[in-house]
Amino acid sequence: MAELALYNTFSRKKEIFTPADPNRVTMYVCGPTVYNLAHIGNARPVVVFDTLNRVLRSRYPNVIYARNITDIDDKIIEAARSAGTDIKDVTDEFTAKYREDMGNLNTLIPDIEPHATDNIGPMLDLMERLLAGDHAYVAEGHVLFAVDSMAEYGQLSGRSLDDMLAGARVEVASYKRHPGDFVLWKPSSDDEPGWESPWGRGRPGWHLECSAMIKAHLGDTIDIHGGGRDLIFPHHENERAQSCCAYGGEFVRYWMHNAYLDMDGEKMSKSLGNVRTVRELLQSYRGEVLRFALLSAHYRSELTFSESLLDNAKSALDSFYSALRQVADTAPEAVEASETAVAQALLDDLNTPQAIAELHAVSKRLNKAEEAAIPRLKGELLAAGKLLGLLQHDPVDWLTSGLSSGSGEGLSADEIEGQIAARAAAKADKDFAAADAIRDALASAGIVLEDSAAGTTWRRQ
RNA sequence: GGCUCGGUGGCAGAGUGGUUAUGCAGCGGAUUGCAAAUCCGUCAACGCCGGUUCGAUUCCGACCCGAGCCUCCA
Repeated sequence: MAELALYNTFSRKKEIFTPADPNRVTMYVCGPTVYNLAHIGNARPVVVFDTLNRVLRSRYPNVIYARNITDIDDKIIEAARSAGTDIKDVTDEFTAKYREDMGNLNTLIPDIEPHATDNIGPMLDLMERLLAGDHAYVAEGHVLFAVDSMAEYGQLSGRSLDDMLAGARVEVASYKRHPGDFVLWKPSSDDEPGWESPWGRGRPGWHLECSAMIKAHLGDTIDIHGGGRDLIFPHHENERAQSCCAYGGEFVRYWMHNAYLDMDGEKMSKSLGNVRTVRELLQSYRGEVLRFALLSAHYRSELTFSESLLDNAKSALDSFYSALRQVADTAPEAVEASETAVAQALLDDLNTPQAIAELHAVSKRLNKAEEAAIPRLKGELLAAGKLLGLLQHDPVDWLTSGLSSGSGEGLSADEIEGQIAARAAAKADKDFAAADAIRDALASAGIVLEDSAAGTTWRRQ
């Protein structure tokens, strides 16, 4: 079997992926803090690691993919306060919407979705160990991690404590022994959510949950830990510090981080008003179009997100589905996804642009294939598409149905078929002016006609 | 200021020490009543300056420009 190469943030190079236990491959990806809707930037790691999950599953018999739900955080508290509702209402609502939105991007459901609030026990255990090992201390109701207790702190993000101090631009709380120390546990006031602990009623700091949940659900060492680039520091650096100091041994074998996407060359930010939620985009584009767009750049490169990117993604998918519609009556041959050129491309650190190029190549061969070659090529296109989480819709449905939202459906299929029949009659009478008038009318309603020897097919633009 | 990563044809976006990425757009052709779709062909790129080399977009150095991180932002 060809080897899978992955870029490891820790070593800063591509490495051949060899799981610690080929019969139990483990991957943990940082999930959402559930206090608002996921935007398209949030969706990038979800789609990227979903694709990696698919590749891993095509190679290993047992893959355990965990993605957490962070349901306790100061931003959630704030969101609930300003909405005048309960925290649970906020987290339930946005957890459900997150699952729905990500499902629409055709992502497989993770094997485990641990919630932070269900794992307070493991967090308390983790802190006890850190305190016992002198890696943490208690100050003014807080439990803090002592960064200078770890010689190699900063190794993942490639920065030294001195570097960090040189650039410090944040006020340091007086109870910290070292300015780089971070909070493991903080006290809660009566109107804030909290749990009893040996250090008083409080709640976890940002990084604690992931270390505790990885330990509780996946074990001491995991194969892959993923997330957005911005998480390298401080989040993953601190997770690593917590886990390594509490449990010793190797924590994560391969660290993977995706780059940002930018909106038409600008950073997506609330102040620029260019934040686009997945939910909003799904009003105008099907989830598979968003997924294709997100995969059209390599995950470690910045992706320029724009309307034209989405339009291109839609055209590409339309052409694949058109190729499949042409051969709808031919049964595909069973093709092993791992034997396709698309799989080869993905094995090289998830080179999705190359994989998409290979998809185009297969589609092109299918378009001009002789009868005997069709089953094999169709099978290849479908199997390769599945590895990318694409092309699994019925081609006719894809090309003729409107958006899933149901809005702007326009003409019904029956009406369109009726017009096509009328046009065929006009053409038979050599009344091309009438035939073209029908075609133009349909075109302005967003319906494209395609004539062939076998008859006329249509699709929505 | 510190650390990190980039600058590829009109646009998006891979890759490589010497030979076409790919897609969209453009141009020419086949096909079509005309189109659309499809197919064939075609144009066009590697920030700037040096260095290494028989040869550099690819390696090295300087410079210019851009992006990200530097305590809760994917």
